[in-house]
Amino acid sequence: MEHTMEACALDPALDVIVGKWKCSILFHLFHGTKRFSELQKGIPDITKKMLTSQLRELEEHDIIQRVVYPVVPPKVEYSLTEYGRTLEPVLSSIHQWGRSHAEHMRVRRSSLILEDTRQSL
Amino acid sequence: MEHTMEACALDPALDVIVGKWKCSILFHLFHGTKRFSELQKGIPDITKKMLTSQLRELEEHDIIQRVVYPVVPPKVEYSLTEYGRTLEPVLSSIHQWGRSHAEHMRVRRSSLILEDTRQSL
DNA sequence: CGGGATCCTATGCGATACTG
DNA sequence: CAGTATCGCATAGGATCCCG
Repeated sequence: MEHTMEACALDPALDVIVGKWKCSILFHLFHGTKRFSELQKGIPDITKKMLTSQLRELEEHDIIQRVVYPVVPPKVEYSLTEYGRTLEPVLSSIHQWGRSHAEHMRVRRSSLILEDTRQSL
Repeated sequence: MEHTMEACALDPALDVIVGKWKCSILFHLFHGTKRFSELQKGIPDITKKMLTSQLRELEEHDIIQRVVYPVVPPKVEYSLTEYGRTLEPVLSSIHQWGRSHAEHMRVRRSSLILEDTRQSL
């Protein structure tokens, strides 16, 4: 870390994955190519506008590919780029820490409540 | 990834490290205990308000410790908790990907510009 | 079906001033 | 020194409607 991490060289990477729905989208695309409507179904609370904008941002960063089939009705498929797959170990690392963190905070809250209880007795 | 990453279990972890100044603060604290004013000097553009609020959030997540010395003038020291240090491999992973991503996008932009130039000839 | 355009709200963040 | 309080702006994100 000493030598590798400058003042905030994290930001460029975080830009790529931060966004209210980006990791949900990535989660689905890691499981294979999906149509716009499939993503909508998989992420029920997202609006078309947000789905579109988040997909565009991921596309700009070369994480995903957008393929338009010139048919009617329109058909658009999204998939990870080969480069996008290099994100997997990073996301996996974040994800695993997040899981243990949730547990850590759960345990911590319990013990803090216990302390409070003891003090109020 | 298949088995480990749910819809968006990334968010709890991202909450911890996302924030305009958090990674800068963490960067400094990974190098050792720092006083409030030292952090301010190390991060010239941050305001007291933001420094305070970001430190408070990191503290709530048990990433950093705040130690107040009852002296005058006041002295407050911030340091990573032992638990906070478990973030290091994660941050390092994000950071490294971010560096290579910056390079990837630089190269990509060059080649896109080349294509444009060719088309306009 | 896969968007775009418009309008609106909520939050993050900054600037400034005050305080024990 | 290490904060807090107040104000205000900019951006992220949501709701709704329209379109080829």
